[in-house]
Amino acid sequence: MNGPTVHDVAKAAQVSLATVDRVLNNRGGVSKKAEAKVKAAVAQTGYVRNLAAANLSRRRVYRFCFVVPSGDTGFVALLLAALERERSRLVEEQILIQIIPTHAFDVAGQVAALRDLECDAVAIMASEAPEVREEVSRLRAKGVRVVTLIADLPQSDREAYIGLDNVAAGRTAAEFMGRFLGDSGEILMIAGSLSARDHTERLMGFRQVMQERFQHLTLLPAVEGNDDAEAVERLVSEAAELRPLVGIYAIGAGNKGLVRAVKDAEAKPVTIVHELTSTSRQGLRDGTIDLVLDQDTAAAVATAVRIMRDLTERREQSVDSGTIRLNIYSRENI
Amino acid sequence: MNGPTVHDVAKAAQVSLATVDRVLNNRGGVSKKAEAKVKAAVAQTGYVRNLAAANLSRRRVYRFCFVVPSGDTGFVALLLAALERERSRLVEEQILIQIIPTHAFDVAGQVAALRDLECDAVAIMASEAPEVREEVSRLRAKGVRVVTLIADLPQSDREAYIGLDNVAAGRTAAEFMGRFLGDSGEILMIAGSLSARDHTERLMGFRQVMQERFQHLTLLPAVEGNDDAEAVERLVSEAAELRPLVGIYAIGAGNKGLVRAVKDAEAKPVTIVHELTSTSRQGLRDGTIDLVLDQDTAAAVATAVRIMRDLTERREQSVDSGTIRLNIYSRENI
DNA sequence: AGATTTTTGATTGACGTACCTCAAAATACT
DNA sequence: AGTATTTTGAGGTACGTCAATCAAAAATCT
Repeated sequence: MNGPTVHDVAKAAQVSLATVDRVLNNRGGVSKKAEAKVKAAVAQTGYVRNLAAANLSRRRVYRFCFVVPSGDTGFVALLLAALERERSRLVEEQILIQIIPTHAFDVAGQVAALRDLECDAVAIMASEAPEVREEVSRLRAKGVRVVTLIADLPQSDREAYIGLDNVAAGRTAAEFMGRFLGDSGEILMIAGSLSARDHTERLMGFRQVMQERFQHLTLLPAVEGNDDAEAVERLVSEAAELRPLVGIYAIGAGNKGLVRAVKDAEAKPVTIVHELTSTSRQGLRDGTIDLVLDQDTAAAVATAVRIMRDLTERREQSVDSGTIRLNIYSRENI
Repeated sequence: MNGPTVHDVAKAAQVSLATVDRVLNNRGGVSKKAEAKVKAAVAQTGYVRNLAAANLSRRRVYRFCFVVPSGDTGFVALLLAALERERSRLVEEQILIQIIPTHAFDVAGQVAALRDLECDAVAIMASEAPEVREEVSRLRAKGVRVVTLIADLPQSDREAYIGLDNVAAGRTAAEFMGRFLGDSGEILMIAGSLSARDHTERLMGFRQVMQERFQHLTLLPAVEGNDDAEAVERLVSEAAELRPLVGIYAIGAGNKGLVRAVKDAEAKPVTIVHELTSTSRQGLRDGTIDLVLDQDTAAAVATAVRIMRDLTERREQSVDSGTIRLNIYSRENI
């Protein structure tokens, strides 16, 4: 009924249990002949290690940290909620998740959070600053596995990035914008910050496709909304007063302000935003927002945990990529 | 370092290990007072059962069957591939997955496959026929947990459905079709079979939104392609010869034929199809297909396994729904 | 050949939970 | 009161793997 165990393998290979163990957990000190015999026996019996027993025996407890910006609205709130949900599920599997909140643009605070971290692996969502990169290197040197989450830190010693392909996201936004808009007109792009890599990458992708395929549409210079609703509202209103906008691509947070501004506008522009929050969901429903590009926070957290466990378990790099699927939401499929 | 165990709970509750065990696994025969003490101790110590140890101890082996149509191309091939991938991953967790291939419209064969199934739970993708529903009831009576996959069996004793909300899928298709098409014109809808519920539901959703929001577009009567490339090609070519088509919504399989026909058409219609296969992916790339609505096979399999385990583990019904997210693919985000 | 090193076998004790038995204690009933 | 019933305690075994020890055997070297 039950699958073969190490004992069965030992019997089949005609070696002792100890030798099987040495081969299976490559502890060394085994002749090539014996190793071959064991491997053949494994193949022949179809032995697969019982994960439950293995975990139990080595009483492995995985300690993972998530260093992420705090916040009680918008995307980070969703991310934190997903983390909390995942956390309670993972306790049973002996995976302990610690959430270390930081502030969005506070580099010093982020560095401090990374200092003296006691865990097997960290997932970091932080600013792209040299100080942070340095801290990543220190962690790696201490043997902590490091991945980045949502916002990547290229040129750093991080071992994986879990998040969107932001260029592709921007390209996708442009494609739908172009297809929704038959006539020519002017499009406003609002980023949160023009020095945040994920935002500039989205902008870049958006510009690329607009230039390649939709040259009848004109792109206004990108503006910075600082992820702030008030600022976004002001920027959009001002832009819409000067000239009719046919489209808006909002890259960062602050969609509450965007929705207000769009509702006040004379002609309703095609509006594409990022992240499915309660605001953007409501916007989709009442028609203010036409499309939401979303990265699934639950998927991001789950993927991060999986990759962190892979990295902690094996020495080698985790094989699978951490690219999160870009979810596209319209009025009909929320 | 490590979390509290049952021993710690017993100590904290000042009862014996046996009593703790009786409460935790509700074996009965425990006074209310003792039960309260144990529960308080659990809360106080923060005890969480060690899943690995539990599984090991009860040497639980989950045996799950997947009864699905065979096929080496298109969607079912993707599904089978996803199943194979998942299977090898799950062996370590003592979850054995058996795949029982049937033929797409062969009700007798499907019934035969369901007969005398030896497992804890089955996931079924089969025809909506009374004979199949009956077989589901028999399985349930035997204590086998039953879920449906991709194609639901409403009015049956199945306990969960894992797959798309097909009405919403149709509605989404219509929304994008409408937004992509500014001018009026005629739209062709090709289903695989008009007696397959998933297909008719998609049609229904599509029709709803077209009527609600895009009345300038005309829907031709839906035709049946029987999931066959040759038939689909013929139908599309014939329809396109009679009148210019501005849009095509292909609901079933046979996209190879669709792509050929669209390439031959004089004016390129907006083409929306289901399922991301190599054909539809290629169609997106070369511009023949404008949008692909996809249900992620990997997600479907993973969700099915999770729900089946939930059902097998607990007596109660699994809480979480099996609705699979509808993925939208365009040229830029494949 | 003898000495040294490498390889092997046999055995043991965790890990934390599930599940079982048997007797003792506490409670309820007549 | 005594008897019947329920509740509790104590203890043990098993699950399959990991990790370690120690001695025996085999292979290698001088």
